[in-house]
Amino acid sequence: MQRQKRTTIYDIALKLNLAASSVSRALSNSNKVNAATKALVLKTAAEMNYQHNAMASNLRKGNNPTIGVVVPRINQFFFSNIIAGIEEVTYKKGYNLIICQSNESHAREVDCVNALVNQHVSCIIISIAAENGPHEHLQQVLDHQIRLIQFDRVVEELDTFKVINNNEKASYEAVTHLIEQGYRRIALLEGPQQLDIFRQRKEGYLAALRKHNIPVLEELMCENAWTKELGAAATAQLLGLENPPDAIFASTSDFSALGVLEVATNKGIQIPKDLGICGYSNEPFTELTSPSITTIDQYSISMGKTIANLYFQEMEGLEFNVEPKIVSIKPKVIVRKSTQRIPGVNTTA
Amino acid sequence: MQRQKRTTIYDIALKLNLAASSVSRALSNSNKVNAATKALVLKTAAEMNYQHNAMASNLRKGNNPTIGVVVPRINQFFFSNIIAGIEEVTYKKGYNLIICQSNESHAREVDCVNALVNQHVSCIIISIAAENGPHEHLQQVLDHQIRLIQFDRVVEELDTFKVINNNEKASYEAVTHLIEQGYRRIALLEGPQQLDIFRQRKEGYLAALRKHNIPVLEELMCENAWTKELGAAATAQLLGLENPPDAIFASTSDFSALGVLEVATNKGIQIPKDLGICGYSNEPFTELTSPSITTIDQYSISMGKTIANLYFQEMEGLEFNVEPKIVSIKPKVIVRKSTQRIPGVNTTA
DNA sequence: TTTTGTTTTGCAATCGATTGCCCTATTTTT
DNA sequence: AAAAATAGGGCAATCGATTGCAAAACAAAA
Repeated sequence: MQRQKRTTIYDIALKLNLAASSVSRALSNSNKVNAATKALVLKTAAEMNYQHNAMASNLRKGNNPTIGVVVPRINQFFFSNIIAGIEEVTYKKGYNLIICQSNESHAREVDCVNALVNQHVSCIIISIAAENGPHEHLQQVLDHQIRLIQFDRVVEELDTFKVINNNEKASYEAVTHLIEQGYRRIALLEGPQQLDIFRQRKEGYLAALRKHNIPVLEELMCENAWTKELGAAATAQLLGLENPPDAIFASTSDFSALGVLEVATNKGIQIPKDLGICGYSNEPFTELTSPSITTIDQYSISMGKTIANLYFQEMEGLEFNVEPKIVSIKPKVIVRKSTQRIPGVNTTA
Repeated sequence: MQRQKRTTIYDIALKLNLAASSVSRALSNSNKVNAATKALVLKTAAEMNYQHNAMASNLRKGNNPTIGVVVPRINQFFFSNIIAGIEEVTYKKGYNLIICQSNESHAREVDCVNALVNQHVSCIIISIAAENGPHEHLQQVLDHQIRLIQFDRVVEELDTFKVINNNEKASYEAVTHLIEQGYRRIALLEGPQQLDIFRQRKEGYLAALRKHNIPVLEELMCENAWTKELGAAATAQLLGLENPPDAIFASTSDFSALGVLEVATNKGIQIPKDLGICGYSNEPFTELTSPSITTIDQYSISMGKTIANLYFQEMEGLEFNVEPKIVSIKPKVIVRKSTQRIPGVNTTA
């Protein structure tokens, strides 16, 4: 199996009757080595099929140009876009990316974070799992001098970089748009309230209603309706009310909005005439449904880039804290057919 | 900045007046160490906030429990599912996953592969970029005793594990389904023919036509129609023919099929009555369009799991070659409204 | 009590690359 | 021609964990 050991700088040194240190310098293009020697080493290295050993190098240099990313689910459009954005930047800097998914499980998130700390990565980028749990593992990261950047779903009390969407504002604008379209009984599908992002979205909803003097009705707010199925169930319930809503804001996700759409369509309800629907995330499918779904775009790829750049800025800049620690990206309401009942009126700039 | 260096086994050894080797043994739960000592070391390690240094350990042990994955695009549904599937398996085995995207560029693919070789990963899993180029970098991987698993888009001539879809068969079945639905002038949107998968899909198309004695017409085959835009352009051209097709098989992707759908719908063509449309990949949106699009599911998550398991099987099994080297997964035709003009007839088992 | 056997622990080399320091040539300066 | 500067290269320690071998400590058997 193990036919031949890998070539090391010692092998090259031996062959060329040089010291390993010179080989090392030649390979790293140091100017303390004669140009001719350098060329010779490079040529020989290629011939001998030499490959730099990053483990040894990183160990000696005491740093590992690798960034760890922990997300709830790799194959969710939002997260895979974030990762793609991050990769775009780290690739150019010659950094590696280690990816883990928590599957929304707190225990697994802890595992992943610990594995990354063991790897001595330079930075950990995380969006926390929905499942509740203590945050010691994140504190650990900081204790080990590893940069920590939180995004989207963040732990407020930890003093780290945070890249988030201005959920409240986005939510506020979406609901305002609904109001401008003449909707008055606007229901809210909420996500798990232990996650900031969902609390913020609720805040935005409430603020918009208050601002326009529309009463806030408990019966129109449904907790934990954040999958297609739960969204459908909540919709069935809402539409069965004595006084059903005339619009539903699925603040949790577009999947949830999809559930709403299906239930409403099956009941023969006209959209957007009798019911307005607004989702969240701008999943690709939202422009393909009939009618297409109004939603909120989070600029996920560019958000990923922003996150990665934040790390490199701090690295390359003066050694002290870059301010501000929180980058808030304002998402954009994408108005589509599912809420446009007054042609021509369009709240987005 | 660098407040304190990280705790090492030497620090622990010093504190407990032990040898580093004993600490190492205690931490790795070796049975050559007294239970009491072991407990003491573990306790002290925790107190001192010790974290195992994977770089040093891997260097010494000469192996790196990490798998590298190179895909064209991380944020494509098929690939992000593959990755999710792989991660599911590797996580359980305590392996790390390094992810790279080639962005369909050959040069970048070479870069990524080299970086992974430098990291001395145990295995590289790759689906090659569409852009053409030599395969020395992959040969290199093998020369360095690193396992190589190719999937989906593979280089035939390299003797590695390959996990592929039976594209020809799937394509054959899809076209057969179209024929059974009464379509006779079936157009084909092809992908870049330097990639096997697209050649195979074309083969399946041709085989199905021949089998049913349907003439193969050059004018109905469009090269390089593998994005939504290119699919739309090809469709515009096809529908402008004197004798236009009555079905279009977008063998390249569902995005391409989406382009077909849009152009056809805009022209007021009835689907599936006047034009059948079939895509490839079972992207989530295909069931949401109107009409929903018939497509081919590739079992991407389970494919990812298969790939990862292949590596571990070989690792854990007897040291010699596991046969067969090629795993072929038969995709499934998902019949939806875009091709169902004869209710009740349904080719899929 | 002596011998043999078994645990438990320590010593020191090792993995491969990097780097501070020192030593020769060679070149430049005066 | 002597002194100073510079280029080129070697020596050896280092990063942190692992492991074969040897030593010491203790228990069991003769």
